[in-house]
Amino acid sequence: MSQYLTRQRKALLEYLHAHPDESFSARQIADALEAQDVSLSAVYRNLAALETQGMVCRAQKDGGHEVFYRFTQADACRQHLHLSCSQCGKTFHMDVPATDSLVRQVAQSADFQVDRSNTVLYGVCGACRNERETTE
Amino acid sequence: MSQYLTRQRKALLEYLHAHPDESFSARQIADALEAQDVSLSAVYRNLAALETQGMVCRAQKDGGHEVFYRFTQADACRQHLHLSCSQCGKTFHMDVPATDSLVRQVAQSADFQVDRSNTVLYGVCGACRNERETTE
DNA sequence: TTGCGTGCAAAGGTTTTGCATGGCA
DNA sequence: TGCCATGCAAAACCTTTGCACGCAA
Repeated sequence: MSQYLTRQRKALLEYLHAHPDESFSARQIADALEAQDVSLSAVYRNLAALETQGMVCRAQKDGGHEVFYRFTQADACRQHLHLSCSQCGKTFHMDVPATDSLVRQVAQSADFQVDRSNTVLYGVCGACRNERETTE
Repeated sequence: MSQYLTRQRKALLEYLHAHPDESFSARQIADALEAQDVSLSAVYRNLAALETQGMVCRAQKDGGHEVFYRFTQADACRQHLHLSCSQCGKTFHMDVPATDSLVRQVAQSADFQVDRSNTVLYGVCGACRNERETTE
């Protein structure tokens, strides 16, 4: 799979590389790539291929029904957990030692083996929290 | 809101109470309640109302695009994290002390405030893990 | 009786798919 | 040149909504 590097696939990959910490819906990506004439179908098909290869993750944002895609470096992302800020929408990587310790802790206290690559912790990041505190 | 206890709402609530650890799509619930003549619209509308009241949570399963609903006791679920087994589909409640300690740990190591009621850890539960080990 | 909740069908969105065409290697 | 990937449009889904009717209180 994914044998040809087409103009569209290249554009998509470049876009994802340029926004490594954000999540996008397929439509958002297609809109962003409109100037480069990438069809919505192509976006969907390429995202599906990239997902199979482990280069993008899917997740659903807070309340909505839409699916969001997020770029991940295939190997790196298998090792640590992701933290998604529901305020600014950015995704952060929890460092590996902290992830390890957390996974171990859950295994011990709840007899549950966490799948790092599939789990996203939702909440508020430090920056947004500070901002909120100064505003209020 | 939710002033009348209609036949349909009652059937839905009974169904959810009977399956407290599982997640269902709206269609699955509607199918299960077909014998009691509950329309899909009614299921959606009641689930939406229950979600507002904090009695059900939405979440997306592993790879899919469909939204799943899970029954939660309003108050209890605000305090602890949920663990969803991707093998058997059941949802478990992490006990409050363990949840507290985990949330504190993430706050310290990653400067990130986890929203307990919105976060679901995916992985494999103890029972499924044992089963898998004996089979292999 | 009042007005909320329901059923039905239509509308609105997102995602998938078929088929002919175009483009990468 | 082969064959994969694309575009377009249609189809398939899931979810929401409008409207008239029915039912709980």
